Amino acid sequence: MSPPKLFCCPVQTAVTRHERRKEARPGELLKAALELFVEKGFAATRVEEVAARAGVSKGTLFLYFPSKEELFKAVVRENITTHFKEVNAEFDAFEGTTLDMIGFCMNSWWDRVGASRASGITKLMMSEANNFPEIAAFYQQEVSLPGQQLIRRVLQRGIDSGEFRSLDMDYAVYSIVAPMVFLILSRHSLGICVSNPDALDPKKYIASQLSIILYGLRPLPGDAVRPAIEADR
Amino acid sequence: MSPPKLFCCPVQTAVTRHERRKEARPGELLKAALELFVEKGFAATRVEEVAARAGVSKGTLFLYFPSKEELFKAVVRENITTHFKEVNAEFDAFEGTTLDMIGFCMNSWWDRVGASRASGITKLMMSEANNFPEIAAFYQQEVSLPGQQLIRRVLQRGIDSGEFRSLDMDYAVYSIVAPMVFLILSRHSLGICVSNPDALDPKKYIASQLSIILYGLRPLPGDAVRPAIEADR
Amino acid sequence: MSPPKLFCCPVQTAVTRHERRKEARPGELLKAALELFVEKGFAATRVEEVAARAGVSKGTLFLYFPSKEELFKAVVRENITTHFKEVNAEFDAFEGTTLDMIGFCMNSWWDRVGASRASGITKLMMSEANNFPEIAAFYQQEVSLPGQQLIRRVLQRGIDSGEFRSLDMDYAVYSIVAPMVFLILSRHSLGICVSNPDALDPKKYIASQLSIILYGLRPLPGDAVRPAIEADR
Amino acid sequence: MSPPKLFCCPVQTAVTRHERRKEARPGELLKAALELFVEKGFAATRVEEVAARAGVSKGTLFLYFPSKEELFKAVVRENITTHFKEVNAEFDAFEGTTLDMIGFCMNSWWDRVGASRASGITKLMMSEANNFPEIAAFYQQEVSLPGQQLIRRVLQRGIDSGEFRSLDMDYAVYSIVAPMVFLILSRHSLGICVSNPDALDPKKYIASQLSIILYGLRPLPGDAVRPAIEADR
DNA sequence: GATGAATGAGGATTCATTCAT
DNA sequence: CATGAATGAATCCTCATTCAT
Repeated sequence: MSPPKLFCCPVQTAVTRHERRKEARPGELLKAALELFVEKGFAATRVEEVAARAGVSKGTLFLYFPSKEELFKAVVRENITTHFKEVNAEFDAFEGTTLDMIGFCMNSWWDRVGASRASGITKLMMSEANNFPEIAAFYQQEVSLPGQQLIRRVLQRGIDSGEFRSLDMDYAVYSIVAPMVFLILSRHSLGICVSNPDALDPKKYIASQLSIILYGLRPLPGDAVRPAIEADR
Repeated sequence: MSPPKLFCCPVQTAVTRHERRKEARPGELLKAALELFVEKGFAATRVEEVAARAGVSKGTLFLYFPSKEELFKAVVRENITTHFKEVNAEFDAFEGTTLDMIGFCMNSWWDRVGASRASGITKLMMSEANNFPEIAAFYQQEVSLPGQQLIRRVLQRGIDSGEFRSLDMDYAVYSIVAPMVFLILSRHSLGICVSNPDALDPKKYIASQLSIILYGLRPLPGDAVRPAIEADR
Repeated sequence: MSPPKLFCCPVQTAVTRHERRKEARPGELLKAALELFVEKGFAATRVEEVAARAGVSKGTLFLYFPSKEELFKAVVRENITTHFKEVNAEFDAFEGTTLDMIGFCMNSWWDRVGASRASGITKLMMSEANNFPEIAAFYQQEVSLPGQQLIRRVLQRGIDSGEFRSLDMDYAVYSIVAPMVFLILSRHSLGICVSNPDALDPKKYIASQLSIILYGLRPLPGDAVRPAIEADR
Repeated sequence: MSPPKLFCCPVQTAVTRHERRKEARPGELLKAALELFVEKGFAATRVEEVAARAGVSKGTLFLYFPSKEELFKAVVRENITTHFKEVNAEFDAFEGTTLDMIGFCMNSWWDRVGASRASGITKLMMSEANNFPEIAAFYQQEVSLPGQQLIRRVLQRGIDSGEFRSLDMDYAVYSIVAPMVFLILSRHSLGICVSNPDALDPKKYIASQLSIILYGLRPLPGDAVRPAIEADR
């Protein structure tokens, strides 16, 4: 029941010398830029606003970022949290049920990424992908693809263990991805698709989605192998 | 004495080319604007581009819409309330199982809305909601809320008929909404969260999601037994 | 005491064939244009407004006037009322005192010109002279100069008759011109130099100015010739 | 240790060139704007012209004035209340005859206001009053009204001292105001009402007007005898 | 390094003018 | 003749970017 080793290693200290130089750049600027880009979009955000929110002058911003576009790219890079290597590694060592694993992963992901400021990147990508194809490709390579591959492995593990039925993996991944993306967007777009966004409790939302998805992923009644989940009880 | 039969036949088409064009203008402009706003965002779209795509000059656009912002609002209004009435009406007349109904609804919705140009509005709202709070509120009232109420009715129907188990409706609706929103966004944002967007077949996606969700919504076996994931951690 | 022959001849019928053709042009347009130009200035007046006020379409205006600038010139030409030839002619035949003549002239001028719509031309010239040098020169040649020459003759008549003292004519003319120009402007510029423009009664204003000017023009007490005005009483 | 006396002397002038320019900007812009607005009118003046005449770029103008309209208002405000206090103060301290006083006032006013750039404001008001009602009302309150009240006081002083006869003050003020307004306008509108504006010597003009007005304001000889022109016609 | 004044290319909007009907 | 839809040059204004201090 206690949170296992997953996500446990010191991710913050894994920065290269190059990364550290970036961090020496006023993180306030990147933080302010992320907030404003997420809130208003790239084009509608003025660099002066970013500078002001970071507490520096407009000129200073250009001392650290050669252009608004580079600032945008830096924001994306800075906030793309790619735990995937470590997660993958530790995933192999995980020893609980896949059901537990998925539940823990989603909640943990929410606490570390979804609820954080960095989750705005997803909304940002959604909005600006067409204007920044390179960045979009980068995001897809660094985030979407590894994320989906991880989910695939998790689902495959469940299938192999008999917890889940056989699935067309190319589509099944989205049953995990879609709810999480939706949760993030509901947070960053004034909940345009949510009747009362403030009333939506992320933890309850996750629990609800899990209860449906995981139950829905189980082997069908007529299948040869009975799902482990029922055997456990 | 007056020139007879010769021009008499198609009375309705007796409008001049001038007039016919005038009537077509707003629609052409709204179509072009929707495309560009969805593609590039509101701020990054130049009115001149919209006009050019509609085949008219900059000035002509302002003949029909007093400002870029009003054009945006008109785009949203134009595409917002298009298909809802039909879906609601069909729902009341539907006589099959709720499982069938949901499948029918999702596929029908995709054909009518999701695959159409109008689905761009959802992406637009996601991106620009913060810049157009009034429009966002309007969208929520006119689209999100009715849509969710429809889904609630469907789910309730399934619960009443014993097809589904008892659910916290405030969260269960999203198990339907999230996949559909995700599908739309994957179409309009270069599939930023989808590894290979062109390979994603909407109908297969819907089928996959349905197979999981609908199975996951069923009553729990034994009635009293509940999966661990719903238990408090 | 009854108004003499002055201004009596049928001025209206003295139009040439060319003038008549101009008059055939919608006088409504010229009337509307004068009003709007005077009210808002040339640049701030839109041709569409002029057309609308004249009850025609924008295109029709250009049927009669090749450009906005030509419309302006036509407005000025149309409203420059040059009675000067006749006035000069009849002036020679006038047989009353010069004091009577000036008083009658100013009141008559007010009734015929100052109070009419045409007086707006003076304000228009004041405002737009720098933007329309040719028109300004035209106005000066056709209106200012003849007007001043007439006033000079009148003043000279008064000097010759002993009613007025000897004057530097180059400056004395303005004692007549200035009050009249001021009266017109107070009417057309929201009385910017008048505390309560509505309370200013033109006839009382003229009487007041006359009482001061005419009295002030008399020969000085020590002069050899005593003024006729006192001899008459 | 710190570099001593060398740059110590002119402490106030220790402002950088940058800062000194910044402080000068608004004044330079207002000067250029006044000139151009007076010359061409508000609408016909382009902000770029104003900026160019002030020796800066378009963008710089908007650094100091949020809009062309606010620039206009600032121009008026800047030039409106400049000289009135002085004139009022001097008036209270004056000890000669009222005749002398009026002569002194008019000449002094001409030197301080009429001949200065600020006199353009009067022409500007005349031309643009209808387009800027608030400004016009402000001008009337701050300039016209105080100016007329001052003239009333002077005239009343002359009546009380027996230098002038009894007058209807509401109209008599204009015998002073009209010539001065006319003089200003002759300067700023290419002397549209003046045959040869360059030949008009302001001081001679003032002397001429004074000689007529002041003589005309004197008590009537015999006290009971009044000129015919005041009698009802 | 930091600042903020200055710049000017870019984009929204207006409106005189044209022209097909 | 009259209309009014269409045009695009002209103009206000914004804001990313530069650079002297």
